[in-house]
Amino acid sequence: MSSAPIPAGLPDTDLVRVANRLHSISIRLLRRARTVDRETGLGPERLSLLSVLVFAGPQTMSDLARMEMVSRPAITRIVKSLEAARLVDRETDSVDRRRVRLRATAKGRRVMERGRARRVAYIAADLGDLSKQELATLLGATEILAEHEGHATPSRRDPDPGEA
Amino acid sequence: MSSAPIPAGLPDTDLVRVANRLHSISIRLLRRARTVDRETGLGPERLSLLSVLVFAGPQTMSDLARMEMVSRPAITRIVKSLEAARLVDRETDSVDRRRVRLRATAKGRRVMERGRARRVAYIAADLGDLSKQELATLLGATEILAEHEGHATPSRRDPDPGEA
DNA sequence: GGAATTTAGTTAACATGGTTAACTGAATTC
DNA sequence: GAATTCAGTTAACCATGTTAACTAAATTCC
Repeated sequence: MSSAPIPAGLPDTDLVRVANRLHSISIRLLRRARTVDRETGLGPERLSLLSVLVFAGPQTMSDLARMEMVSRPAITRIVKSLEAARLVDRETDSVDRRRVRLRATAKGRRVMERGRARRVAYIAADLGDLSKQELATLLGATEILAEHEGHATPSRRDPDPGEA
Repeated sequence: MSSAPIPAGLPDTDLVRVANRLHSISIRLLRRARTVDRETGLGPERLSLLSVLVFAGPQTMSDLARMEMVSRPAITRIVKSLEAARLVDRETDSVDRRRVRLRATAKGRRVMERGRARRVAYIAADLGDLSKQELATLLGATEILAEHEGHATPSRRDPDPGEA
C-alpha cells in the first residue's frame, strides 16, 4: 500500500509503474519539504521566481512569465514585491529599452540558498535511515533521472522546465 | 549541469546528494506533469482535495484541513465548489451531528482517475527512451522510496545558521 | 522618413484561494 | 443544567491568477 495503484486505462508495464511511483513520491516529497519554506518569509510563487533568477541567471519579465508559466501581469506584481524586499533588482536593457533585466540581489541569493539548504537538509534527514545499499541504488537512479533532464523528449508543446 | 549544486552549508555526502537530486527532479517532474491538469477543468487545490477523498476515502472537514495543511475555512470553500460541480457530496454524521462526512461522487472518482492517468501517461512518455537497464534501476529505487514512506521520520528542528 | 504594426511591460477589473477572528450549534464537562 | 469545548461556517482581508486595455519602444513597410 506504499504506492498508489496504476491508473485505470494504462498498461501495467515497468515503465508505467515507474512513472506512477515517481509521481506519487514526488508529490509527497515536495509537500513535506515545503513545510520548511515558512522560514524564508516568502510564499511559493516568490520563492520560485527568485530561484529562477538565482539558478538560471538574470531574465526579462517575459522570460520569467514563460518559465513560470504564468501571465506577464502576474510576474510584474511578484517582481514588484521582491524588489520592495530588496531580493531582486531591475536594470533597463541599454539596447532595447522596452526590456527589463531582473537579477537576484546578494540578499536574494542568500535567502534562496538558505531556503534550499533547509529543504535538502529536511529531505536528507528524512532519508537518514536508509542502508548503504539502498542509498547506492538511489544515487544511481537520481543520476539517471538528472541526466535524463538534459535530453528530455521535446515531443510535446511544453514550454520550459524552470527550477522550483 | 543536469543537477543543481549542493546548497552551501551542507556536507557533500551521498545522502545529501541524493536528497538534493530528488528535490530538483521532483520539482521538474511535477511542474511538467501539471501541464496536463488543465483538461480536468479544476485547479490544483480542488484536484488535490478530490484526490484525497478518492484515495484515502471519506473524510470530515477537519480531516481534510489537516491533510491539505490549510485552514478549515479554506476547506469549506473548496468543498462547496466541488459539491456544486457534483464531484463531492456530504452527509452529516448520524452520531455526532457536528461532523460532516465528505465523499467523492462517482463523477468525482472518474475525473480524478482520468486526471491521474493523463499525468502518469505523460511522465511515462517522457521516460520512454530509457534503457531496460536504467528502467530496472528506477524500478528498484522507486520501490525503496515508496516503502520508505511508511516510516518517515518527523524531523525535529534543523540547526539554523542564522539569516541576515 | 513617417505611418502602421509588433513587442515589452504595466495598469485595471475581476475570480479564486489563503488567512484570522467572530459566530452558530452540537457534544462534553463539571 | 451551566460552562466549556469542538466542528463547521461566515466575514473581512491579503496574495496571486486571469484577461483586456493601455503606454512606449522597436520594427516593418511604403
